[in-house]
Order: sequence, then structure tokens, then C-alpha cells
Amino acid sequence: MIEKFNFKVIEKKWQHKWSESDSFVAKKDLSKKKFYILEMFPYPSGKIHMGHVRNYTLGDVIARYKRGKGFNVLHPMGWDAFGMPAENAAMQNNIHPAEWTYENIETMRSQLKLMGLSIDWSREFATCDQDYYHHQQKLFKKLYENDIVYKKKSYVNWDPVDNTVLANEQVIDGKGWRSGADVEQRELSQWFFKIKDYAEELLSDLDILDKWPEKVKLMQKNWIGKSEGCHLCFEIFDSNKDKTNQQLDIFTTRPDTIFGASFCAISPMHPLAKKISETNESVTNFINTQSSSAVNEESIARTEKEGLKTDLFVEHPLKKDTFLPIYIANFILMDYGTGAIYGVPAHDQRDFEFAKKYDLEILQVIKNKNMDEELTEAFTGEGELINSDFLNGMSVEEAKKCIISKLEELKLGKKEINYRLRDWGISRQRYWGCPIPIIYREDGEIVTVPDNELPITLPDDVDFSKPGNPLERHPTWKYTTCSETGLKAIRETDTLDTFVDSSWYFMKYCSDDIKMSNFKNEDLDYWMSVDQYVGGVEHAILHLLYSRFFSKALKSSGIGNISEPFNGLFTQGMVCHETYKTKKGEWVFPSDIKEKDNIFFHRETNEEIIKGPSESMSKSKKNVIDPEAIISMYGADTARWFMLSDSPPGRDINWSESGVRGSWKFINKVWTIINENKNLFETKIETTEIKSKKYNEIKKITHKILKDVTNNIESFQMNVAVAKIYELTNFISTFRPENNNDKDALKESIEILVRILEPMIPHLAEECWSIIGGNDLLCKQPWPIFDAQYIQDDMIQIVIQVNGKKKAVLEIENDSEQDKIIEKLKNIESIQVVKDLSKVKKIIFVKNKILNIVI
RNA sequence: GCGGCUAUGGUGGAAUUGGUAGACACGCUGGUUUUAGGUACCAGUGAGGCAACUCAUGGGGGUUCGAGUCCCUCUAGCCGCACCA
Repeated sequence: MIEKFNFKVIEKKWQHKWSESDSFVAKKDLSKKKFYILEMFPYPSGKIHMGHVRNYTLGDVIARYKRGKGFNVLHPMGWDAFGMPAENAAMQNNIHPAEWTYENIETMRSQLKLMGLSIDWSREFATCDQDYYHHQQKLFKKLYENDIVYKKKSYVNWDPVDNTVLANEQVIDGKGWRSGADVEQRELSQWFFKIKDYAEELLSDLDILDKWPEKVKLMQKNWIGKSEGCHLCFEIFDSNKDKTNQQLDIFTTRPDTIFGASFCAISPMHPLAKKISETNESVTNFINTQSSSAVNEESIARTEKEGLKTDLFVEHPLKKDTFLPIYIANFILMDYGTGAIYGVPAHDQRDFEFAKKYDLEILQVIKNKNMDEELTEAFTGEGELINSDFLNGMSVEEAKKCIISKLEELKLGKKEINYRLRDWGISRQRYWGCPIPIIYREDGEIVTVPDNELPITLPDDVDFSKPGNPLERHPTWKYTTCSETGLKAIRETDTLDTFVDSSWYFMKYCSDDIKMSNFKNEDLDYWMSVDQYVGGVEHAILHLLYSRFFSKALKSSGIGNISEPFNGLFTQGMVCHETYKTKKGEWVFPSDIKEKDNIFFHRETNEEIIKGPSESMSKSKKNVIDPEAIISMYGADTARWFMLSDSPPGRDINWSESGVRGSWKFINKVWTIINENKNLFETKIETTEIKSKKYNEIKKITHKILKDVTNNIESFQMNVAVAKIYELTNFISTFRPENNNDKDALKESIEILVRILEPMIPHLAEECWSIIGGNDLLCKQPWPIFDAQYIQDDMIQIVIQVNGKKKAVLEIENDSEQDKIIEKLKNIESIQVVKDLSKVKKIIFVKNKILNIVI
């Protein structure tokens, strides 16, 4: 009787061996091909969760596989350690954010180490390390010097109770997520990165990223939101139709509809609206009612169109003596285009609704053949221009071209491209972030802090008992002097958005000596770009777009030469689990449930529990399984194997107890096979030339599966690779060698099995490798290459169809020709047709695959 | 509202990319071993039929010698964006 696999002892043993032999420490070596595999680094929230287990297992399979393939692999790990949860913990539990963060890192590092990941821990860092943010401050300065950073006033979500800015995601139904207070729109002076300047490059370079999911590229494309149109400049007239010497700029993508324009509208935030409000109380009131309530975006989109007519007009540029009234309207966004439009009610649904409400002219200028007389909604389709002077009869496309050149000729407008993408606001009124290396001098100058005064470090003595930014109200921290002029100065008390931290961390890993703050281009030149990035799809836009921008921005500032940081991207699915609730609707942890005859009860209270649908694991629904508990019960290999089985990595996986037990069963099956066959490896086996059928069979299956598993790993089909390995394992476990040749083949088969298991379940594989007498560490062994001669068989199966329906399967020599097969078919009862070939219309023959007789 | 993805047994999912549908696993049924089984092993398991066979990849249509795979259309579910001029 073979004992169960003792993972508790064996997993520790190999983790120790890998670590002491520096097996996964990466060294720059220009003579070797590199492979940079990276998973999105974790936020140190407390403990690792199953999502991390899935993410890092997937990455580790790739890392270990690529090492086997002979690549110089970089597989690092670090911590996305700045951010709000640390400050919230500070407020709630009176613990310093640094202490909270570093404690969590300790815990999570030790948890990750239990998983046996092949990570180069020598390159580990946290973004809240002084060294890291020191370097980030230098990068900020570089971007500042290269005119990629600027400061401007902008509207932000302001929580009046917590005295802080909130991100859009933190505003729930118009209220602050923590305080519950009504969120205000407040104008603040904020730092921005000029990501908009890179919009075109960010868009067009998506085409190079052929190893990215189409879905993510499309999301980024939509987010960038390029649209081509026309910029127009109107003269503004007063109520007496006299020139005011002011102008109104508008942007439109439909210049072709210009003859249908019946009004203009500007945003309540538009400078012109503000100017009018100075002397007009009703305008002031209107603007105030529009700017106060920030509700969620969907309901904003459904809000009824409202407007206020001003006393101003613009003259239609092509229809003399036609004046369009200017409205201030709630549906015009200030931060898209110019914050002003001309309204063409017949061909834009919003303008249509607005015109109906305020009784404005609806003039149709595009007509489609089969159209009703009266428009009941805006017509946005293709058609022919009418009521449009010189544009009449043209298609939409033709009219666009024609009108733009006409407007350009008249110097009234010009072709323009607009992007939905907005500049990236990076100021946060927070303590736990990277200080911005800027001082405001008493003479009004804004200057960067000189390099020899960096890093600007966060003060330790901070007070979280009051809401707001502790840096702002710190007694001394912000007061300083300018070393160049001796003038008094005040530090910038805003810190950088944490997305800045994660926009270049993958470059920092490339530093040979991670503790040095030097950032060498030659290191980047060797290791960058990341060959394979793995993470959740929830970062499809922000993190991935910001990182792409940052690489480009650094490149144009002379740092690195990377235009795309991530060559390959894989977005893995989520880990789900059934949910459980009491009848009162309180969530219950799965670990507190017991089951009897398909009815669920609370383990302690015996209360009946209702089982709900499987949803992605979340603390709030309590449908979480603690990875550490699983690892201590079944071991890391079982957890890893389960994560790779069944579900394709890109889709959601459902965590199940029976699935984990199945994985544990498999681990032991391999363990049993190795122990039962270990004597095979003790002596050399003499072989002979004559090979049995059995021998050919095991050779064929082994090499076929080796080939398949290799392809499956390359194409991220880990679940299929797992299935193939099951097949091989099942075959080996029932294989009974009859002679020395068979034994020799079995040995090879077992060796291959052990080698291809290593990326997935490395502890077991290493232990097996040592049992069968393999040299050195298994993780340093090359990946085996399948031998094509064993895969090719003399006899193959060919499918016989009649009219496309399968009638028989014929075993025949490889590469047999059609005639030979037809001959053979004459002996088969169920296929009568071949006896009289005159009735056969056609024969479709695909060599070694199929023969289809059409009658 | 706009854009996208997905749909295969009781379940998760395979299918060499247009060529034997259901690999592999879970579950279930029966059997053997065991003091016991939430163990191990063996056999069976898409549906219908005694059978030869027939029907089956969300529904309907099409292209093709041949369709889970390609095209059209409908339905359902999921995801992203959201007054973007």
C-alpha cells in the first residue's frame, strides 16, 4: 500500500530547494533570448484570495514552461501598495497606513510563497517604498520638463463631509460611498497628464498588439473615441442682431446637415454661460440647478432635455439673414468638443427632443427613398441631401467633404478630429500616495524640487482623526524654502493617483539591482517589453491604457525605447462560488454550511440556509474560500491543478469541493504510478530491435500527448492540456509491459509525464523526478521535444460517408489512395452503393480523413 | 440607446479550424474490495428504439458532397460605454 502524497513535508522541501539554489533569480544575459512574464501585481489588502491563486498559477505555468523551452525568464512580483484602503484602515483602526500596508504585505508574501510560484523574489518591491516613489518623482519631473504635465482648474466630485475628492466609481447614486453625503461638483486646480496628445498613437498602435484580446482593444478604441468632423466659428449677435465682437466655437461630426440647423446650444459650464450669468439671475439659477446633482451616468442620460434661451444669436454661415438662437442646455457636455453645438433636430435625436419641447424648426435635409412625410424621430441613416442649396443631391459622405472644403474656403471652419479621451487627472487629496515634487514659491512661481532634495518623503506623524488630507493640515510638512532663491515656499500637498504607480512598475523590475534607484535604459532594452501579461479584464481600460501612455510619454522624454509595454495580454476569468443566505437574507460563508439530503443548514445554529446562484467570489456576499485553508488541507499542487482544470482560463471558473477532491485524487494517482514503477529506473534496461504493438502504442500516445500539451500551453488552453495529461496518466496506469522494450518505453513515458507536470504541479513533479533518479532540479530540465516518427502510424482510420452521413470507419494503410479504399469497401455489407458505381454521382476524397460517396 | 461576446449531455467543457460531435473531468447507476466509507478499483452513462437504425450542438432559414464551426435572422444571457454633438 502506497502512502498518500505527503504534501505538507514535500511542498516545503522543494520550495526550500528552489529558493536556496536561486533557481528563479533572473540574470540579464545578452546571449540568451529573454521572456518576460508578468501577472498584475496585487494590492496588499490583507490576505490573498482565489483570484490571485488563479492569476498567479496561470502565470507560473507560462514561466516554468518557458524556462523549459530555454528562455531566460523574468517572473517578478511586487505590491501596488498606495491607496485609500490603507487610509480608511488608519481612520477606522487608528493604525498608520504604512504599518497596515507592510503587515499585509508580510502576510500575503508568505501566502504566495506557499503556492510554490517560480518568482524572482529578489526583485520584489512595494510602490510605497521610498526608493520606488523617489524614482517616480524623478519621472514626474522628466514629464514635467517635457511638457507632458500641466495644471488646470477642473470640476471634481467633492465629498463635503469627508472633505475630499472622490473618483467617479466612489460616487454611488450621487452620494459619497463612505459618508453618504450628497456629492458636489467643485472646481479645483489639479495636475494632469497630457494623455490626449497621445490619443492617436494609443489608437493606431492597437493594431500592432496582435497578441491582445480583441475585446480589450475594442474597449480601448471606444474609450479613446475618435471622431472626425468639423470645427466652426460663428459670430455672436445680440438681441438687436448687432455684432457683439464675440465668437462661438462649435464642433460637429455632421457638417453635412448644416442647412438643417435651427439653434445653437452651449453647456451650463461654458465660459459664455458663466459670463451671461454674471448679469442675469435666471441664467445663474439655471446653471446652479444643473451643476449640483451628480447622479449616476445612466440616469443622467435619461434626464429630460432642458434649456434656457439666451438673448444671443449666431448668424447661419451659409443662409444669410438667418439667425439661430443660443440656448444653454443641460445635455451639452463641457469637456467634449468645444462645449457647444448647433442643433439639427431632424437628424439628431437629442436635438429632436429639444426642438419639440421648445418649439424649434425641424427642417429635414437628408431624405431616404421610402420615408414618411412627417418625422416622428430623428433620421440618422444614409440618404440624399435636400433643402441644402449646393449640397442637394449628394450622399452624406459627399456632402461632408464638400461642405468642409467650402467652409475652409470661406474661412468659417476647418476639418477637425476629436477624441472622447480626456486628459488624466492625477491629483489626489490624500496622504497615502506619492508626493508630487512641486513647490509653490511666495513669488507665485511653481517650480519642481531639485533632484538633490528628492525624495520628498511622507511625514510619519500624521493625524487621521479629522476628515480631509492630513498633509494639508500637517503643522510643518508643507512649509519649505526654495533652495535656489531662498524664497519661502509651500509644498504641493496633493499626491499622485495610484494608477501612476502601476503605470511603470513593470519597468522597475528590470533593474538588475532593485535597491538602487538608478533606472538604466540598457536593462529596459534587454527585458522590455513584457512578453506575456496576465490579469483581470477589469483593468482593460484604465491600468492598461495608462501604462501604454506612460511608456510612450517616457519614450518621448528620452527614457526607454518602449512604445508598447505589453506585447501579449491574457485576461483570465473570475473565480465563482455558490452563495448562501439565511431566510432573513443574511449572507453565510460556505465553510459554515452543512448539507443533508440536499438541504443546507448552518453548522452551528442549525438554521436552514438557502443556496443561491454561483457568483464571483466577494467578501460582501461571503461566498469566498480561503486559499490558505485549501492549501493546508490539500496542498498547493491540488489548488493549482484545480485552477487549471475544466474551465478555459479566459472564462469564469466555479469553485467546487468535488472538483478539489478530484484534483487531490489525481495528485495521488500520479504519486501511486511513480511509486509502483520506481524500480524500473533502478537499473539500465537492455533493449532489442523488435518492437511490439504495445510498444508502438505507448510511444504514439506519449508523443502525441506531448505535442498536444505543448500546443495547448502555448495557446493558453490549460484545461485541455490538463485533459490530455489525464489521458496519458490513465494510459500509463493500465499499461503492463511484457518485455524490456515495453519497459523502456514506459520509462520514457513516465519521464515525459513528470516533466510536463512540472509547470502545473511543480512540487509533486520535483519529488517524482528525484524518485526516478533524474539529475539536478526538474525545473531546470529542458522541455522534451516530441518525436514525429512515433506519431505517424502505419494504419489509420478513415471515415466512410454516404451523402455526408457516416456509414463506417475503415482501418487502412496510411496514405492509401481512393481506388484502394473503394475496393475494400466492396467487402462491407452496410455500404451497398459501391457495388454499382454507375449510380454514384461524385466521390469526395480527403486523404487519411474521409471518403464521401454522393448518390 | 450604442458597441461587443456567448449559447454543445444532468454539470464544467473537448472537437486537428469545414471532415467520426460529446475527448477529459464532475455527477449518477451497478459491481468488487474494505470493520466502515465522503476510500480504491472495474463496468455503464446524449435521447429514442428489441434491433438494424433514427434524432441530436439555443430557435428558424441558407451556402456546401459535408456545418457545432461559414452567412442571414430571431431568442436568451453576460460584458463594456453611456446625452460624446
